[in-house]
Order: sequence, then structure tokens, then C-alpha cells
Amino acid sequence: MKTHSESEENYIKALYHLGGEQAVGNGDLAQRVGAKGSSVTQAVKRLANKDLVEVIPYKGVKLTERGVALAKHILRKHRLWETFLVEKLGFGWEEVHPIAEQLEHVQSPKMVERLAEFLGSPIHDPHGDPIPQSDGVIPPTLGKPLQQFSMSERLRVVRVEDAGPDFFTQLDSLEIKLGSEFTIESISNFDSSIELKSVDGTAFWLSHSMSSNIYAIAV
Amino acid sequence: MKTHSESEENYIKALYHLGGEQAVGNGDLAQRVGAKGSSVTQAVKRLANKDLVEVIPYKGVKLTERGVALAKHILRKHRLWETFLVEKLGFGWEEVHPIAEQLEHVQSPKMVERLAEFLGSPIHDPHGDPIPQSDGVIPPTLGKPLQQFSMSERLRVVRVEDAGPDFFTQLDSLEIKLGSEFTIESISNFDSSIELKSVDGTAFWLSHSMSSNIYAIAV
DNA sequence: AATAAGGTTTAGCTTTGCCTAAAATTATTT
DNA sequence: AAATAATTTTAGGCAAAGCTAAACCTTATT
Repeated sequence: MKTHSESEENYIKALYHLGGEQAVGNGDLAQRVGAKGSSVTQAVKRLANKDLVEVIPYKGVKLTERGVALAKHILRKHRLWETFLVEKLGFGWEEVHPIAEQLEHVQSPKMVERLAEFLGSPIHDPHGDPIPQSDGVIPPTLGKPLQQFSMSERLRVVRVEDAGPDFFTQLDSLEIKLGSEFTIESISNFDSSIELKSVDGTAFWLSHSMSSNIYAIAV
Repeated sequence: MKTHSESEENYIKALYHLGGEQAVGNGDLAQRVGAKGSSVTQAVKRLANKDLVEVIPYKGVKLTERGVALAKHILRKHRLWETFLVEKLGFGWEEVHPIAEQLEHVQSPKMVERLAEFLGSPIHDPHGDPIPQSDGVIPPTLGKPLQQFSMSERLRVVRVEDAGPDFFTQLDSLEIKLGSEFTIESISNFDSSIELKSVDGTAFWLSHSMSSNIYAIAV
């Protein structure tokens, strides 16, 4: 496996995020990597030369098999490092993303596997997102948004969307963590906000925009 | 503190390694960073613009105060990561350098301090080299080469030079680690090789080239 | 079907960072 | 002190990656 520039890896990541194995439009990709369309056209040409993507001019770009494998590997590193930062260094889940974004480019397969082992071979990161395994298998993405639960259901939070720092701050102040359990106390017909009751009996309301970024399983 | 490219950081590191706060010649720097003299001339111009070095054409380059601070900070990161890789991930001391070389460029002061704490605020890395502290103070470099000890002296290994993978392999096969204690059993007048006796009684000979890269303190 | 709008590619420029070859400067040696 | 050797800088190229503006396809609208 050759070595790739950070820029290249960022394109691969973006492509995987946007389309998985499907084709992605130039514009969407440009937006995602924060570059102009013309820069993207050039970049994907370089990637096509390295057999990481297939390009159909004016139509779209698609990861090759090799591209998908690379994307998964980068994602694996990213999520393992996030886990490290939270579990071992005591970072909050809202602050790890930008650091992991740098760490994910460090090249050392051996280190990645040792790190995974050191962390207890986790299959979900601190946000509940699945960590691709070394063989490329991706563990299940758990949970459904809180709105999809009904009155009186008991649930456990298993994943949160990365909806920006303020979202995480709000979660923290409500003491909502992965693993927290609640019961649906009531559901507003007016604005789809939800009232949750925690195990210790305290109840509180969650706006729709909050609850739609929180995923849980019935328990 | 602005952000610097990896190339820039490598020049700063090299400059610090070669001359500390003293001026360094273009050629030596070129050799150290693995580039041609002409590339170095350009690179140091860029660094001078950022006020990290002072250049006197045809004479030499010297780190500014800011440059020295940056160099120390990079070295701190490098040695903390080496410590992490050995202590937490179980790497051998011969394999951590190239990985730490990548990790040292990751930018996050907070992570560095958390990492140091996580490792127990070490002041020496797995090779016994001092880890610059967050305030820039550099702990003492311990030990003197084995040749400088005399017959019958009892010593403790506290540092080894990074003399390449084969050197480390040799150390490992002789079970010489940081902290190992020996007595000088004999010293050859012919080739300056040294016979060491370990605490458990086994004795063995060390060539001059081996022993000159091993540093110890009397104990 | 023709045209306007929108997205994509090409062309040409910029910076970083490296290269080789030639010119310039400093150091060494006779 | 002059000549030669060694080192350093300048000049001119190249590739990666970004940009803007202009040209070029596609798609949607009339």
C-alpha cells in the first residue's frame, strides 16, 4: 500500500462520506472538502491515476475498490483516535474531531492495530459511530432518532450526530451520555418536542432539533 | 502561535539538533533534512520571513528565540509520543522513531499536555533522552559512555544513542535495557572492548562501538 | 427545439518545496 | 597573492494544490 498526501486522503474520506460506493457530483465534493470545483476536477484526476477513483467527466466520481478500502482504513484510524482521546486522555466528545482529523493521517498499520488492542478493540467510537474493523467489516450503526419512539417506551442512548459544539454542550448540561437510559414521558403535538424522564426521576423537555440528533435503542 | 508546514518544522528540528542556539552551515542542514543546498537556501528564507531563523548569507543560519521554543516543543512531542508507543502500545525502542516523526507534527497543545499527564509526566524518553518540559526547561542528559568507567565500577544504564536498528537488536539480545545494572569486569587494552557482569552473574563482552553508544551512571 | 441556467472542465496564475546547472562568494593551498 | 577548491546562492524547471475567469457540457424551461 503506497502512501498518499493528506489532501488525497481528505478527498477519499469526503467521497466515502458523501456516496459510499456510489458516484458523487463534483460540486458536492467541492463543498465537502472546502475547495472550488476546478480544484476538485484536478484532484480527482490525480486520484484516478492512482486507481483510487473512477471519473466520468461531467457525470461524477466514484471510489474504486481500493479507494473504499482506503476510506474505511482512514475512518478506522479517525474513530480509534477519537476513542483514545476521550477514554484515555479525558477529552470531551465535542473536542476530539479536529484532533483526530490530524491523527488519522499518521501512517503505521502496526500502530493502528496496537492502538485498537490498547483500547479494548472497540467497535463504536465516543459518538456511537461504528469503527470499521481491520478486515473492512463495519459494525452495525445503532439506534433510531428519539422521535421514532412512542410514549412510555424505555430507551438507551447509543449514538449522537456530530451537530456542532453547541449541541454537545447542551447534551452535557442535560447529562445525556452514551448509555444513558430514559423513558418517553410525553410528546408534544405542537412542536414535536419530547419529554424524557431519567432513571432517577427527573424529567426534562428536548426540542425537536435536539432529539433528532440523538439515537437510541429500546431497552 | 501560528501553524507551520511539516517541512518547516523539519528544518527547525534539524537546526536545533545540529546547532542548538548556534548558527549552522547550509551544507550540514541540507544533509540533515535530506535536501540539496539550493532547496535549503529557499527554505530558510521562508523561515526567516516567519521570524523563526536569522540568516547571514554565505555564513549560516541560526534559530531565533521563537525558533528555539518551537524546536523544543516539537522535540517534546516527539519524545512523549515515543514514550507512549513504548510504554502503552508495547513497541520496541528501535521502531518508534519513524512513527513519532509523524505524530510530532500533530497540532494540539492541549493534547500534548494531556498526553504528558497520561504518561506520568516523564522527563526522559525510552532511549533516556530528556523530554523538554512545557515551560521549555530541558531535564539533564544523564550518563557518560561506558568507556569512561573503570574496572569494578557498578553502573546503571540510563541512556542509549540511536545508532540504528541493528544496535537496538544487539542491545535486546544482550538484555540491556534502561535501568539494567552491571559491573565492569574487565577492559581490553587491545580494542577497548569491555566485559560487563550482570547482577545475576552472567558476563559478556561489548565491542567499543557498542559501548560508546551506551550511557550509564555510577551506582 | 432553442435557449437560459447550472454545473464542470480548461486555461492560466500562485505558492510551497524540491531539483539541476550556472554564477557568485568564501576558503584553502601553493 | 593568485589560483584552485569548496560552499552557497541564483536562475530556471517541475509537481502538488489551491485559485479565478472563461469555455464547455447538461439539464431545465420556455
